[in-house]
Amino acid sequence: MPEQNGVEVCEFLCAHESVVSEVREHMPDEDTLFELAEFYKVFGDSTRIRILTVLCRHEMCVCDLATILSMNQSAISHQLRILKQARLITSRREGKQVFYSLADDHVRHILDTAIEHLAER
Amino acid sequence: MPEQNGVEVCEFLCAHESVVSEVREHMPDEDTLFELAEFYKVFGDSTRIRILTVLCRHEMCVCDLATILSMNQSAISHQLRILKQARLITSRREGKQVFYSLADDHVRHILDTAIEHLAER
DNA sequence: TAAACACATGAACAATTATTCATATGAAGG
DNA sequence: CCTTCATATGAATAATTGTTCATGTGTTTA
Repeated sequence: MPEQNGVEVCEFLCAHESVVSEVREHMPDEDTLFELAEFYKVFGDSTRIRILTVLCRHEMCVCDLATILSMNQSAISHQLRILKQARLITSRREGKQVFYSLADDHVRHILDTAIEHLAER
Repeated sequence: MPEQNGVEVCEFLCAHESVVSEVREHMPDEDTLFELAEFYKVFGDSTRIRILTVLCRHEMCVCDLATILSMNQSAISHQLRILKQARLITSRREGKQVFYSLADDHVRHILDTAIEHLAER
């Protein structure tokens, strides 16, 4: 079997060379695609989706989020950190409490687009 | 400590009751949010993102995808199955080969939206 | 119909990740 | 200051998931 980067590939009878090389030239670089996947990964968890859905309506302190989602405070805090690192949310402190809210309307738009897509099957 | 569904929650001094109940009433049902997360999860893997990126340009047989992405055929097939179950791609058989392509332009749009978002930091 | 080929798939394994538990930080009030 | 409360975080655990390996299915061709 022919190999490529140590990985077995099919006989190149199967490889449509012109298409393959054309696509290879136009591929975005690996880093961009990796970032893209990492970005989506943040949305790919129902706890985080639920948090974002709540924040779509109101800014919210950690404790209230925990109450609404019936989860313990620690779990919420961990997920908030991930959302914040991804710049999807921001926070402001008010005394002992920290209020979280959506970073911008882009996030709303991204959620809406997906909801539409699902609605259309 | 007060409890709710067996999970510890903060004293309700902290819970802003009117906001909490208002948000609770307007939450989409759990199933919808779960589906939404599952949907994003499909995009949240760089192999699948790379496959989709390739299919954005050309329909492609499994073997060529494996060649382009320098991965073995089995790994590609597994990921194609996930993409197909999520209705992001479709396939047609031509003799021994199976050609995969994007299910619709919605997928392109979803990818583009995220790329834009990342570009804006 | 037997062999070769492209692809699919189940099981095992490896890696990633969400949640919990215990504890730390940081602000407010006594 | 010392305590209390809201939140953050490190480590351990449990669950999920991507890749590999071996093999199965379906199609063409000799």
